[in-house]
Amino acid sequence: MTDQSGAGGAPDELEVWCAGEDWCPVTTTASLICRKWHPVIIHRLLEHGPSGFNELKTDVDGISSKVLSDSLEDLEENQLVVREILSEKPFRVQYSLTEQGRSLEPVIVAMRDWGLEHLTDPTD
Amino acid sequence: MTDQSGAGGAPDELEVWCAGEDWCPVTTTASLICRKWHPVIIHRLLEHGPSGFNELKTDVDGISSKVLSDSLEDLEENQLVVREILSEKPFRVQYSLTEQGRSLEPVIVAMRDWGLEHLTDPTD
DNA sequence: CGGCATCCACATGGATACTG
DNA sequence: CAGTATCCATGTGGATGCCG
Repeated sequence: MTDQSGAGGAPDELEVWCAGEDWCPVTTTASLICRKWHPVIIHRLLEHGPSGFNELKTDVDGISSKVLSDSLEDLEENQLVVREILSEKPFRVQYSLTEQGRSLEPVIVAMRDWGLEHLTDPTD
Repeated sequence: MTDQSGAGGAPDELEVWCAGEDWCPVTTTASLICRKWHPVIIHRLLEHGPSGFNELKTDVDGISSKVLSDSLEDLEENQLVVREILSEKPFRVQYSLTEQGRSLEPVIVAMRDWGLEHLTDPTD
């Protein structure tokens, strides 16, 4: 990783490596995972491991076939998810995270933890 | 925080506290910050501290007045950002993060770090 | 089981212009 | 400086039904 901002440090503190630059890692990351169901889908794949379509649909809970299909396609295009055909006869596929996708775990966990600490379950 | 899933552990590991439940912290957190410019706005406020409207607009870089205005309004409604009027004569306002908003730092940092590690600056 | 086809509604974002 | 007012294009999601 080239250090173009000249800050010279590890990327774990907030610095001005973004404002005024053409490229921003926050923006770009957001463009990949900030869609209604994306974080949840990734979370479920982290949690359950490889899943079939309807399995995932059940786990995500509340998503329609179309939207799940669209979302998975988008995640696949961005190489966060891979789709594999397990069998043709009883038609079965399997969705799983790529290395890239799995590496998002800290982000998803951060979101989850924040939610657990700062939001309340309305059904409580 | 009640532990309804019965896992009994700290919330820093992935567990099945979500699938099948009515409420999901990932989904809820996502609904607050997953919009095109929200993560960047929060990031800029973390980085620069309290900012004026045009200051923020410059820092975010690429956003239109309308969208920035809309986004800030949304963040305000969700109590992540506060707007204060500094002066009327030369009209000045100041946007800053609430405690809630500041507490999102781990999430934003996680997104930033992921972007730095896994994405490439197209202008390189 | 694992979708796709359709159609629709609304959310979101963008460009431009104008104002107190 | 800090927005608002329009208007418009597209994104995104949702419901329903059908298919191999």
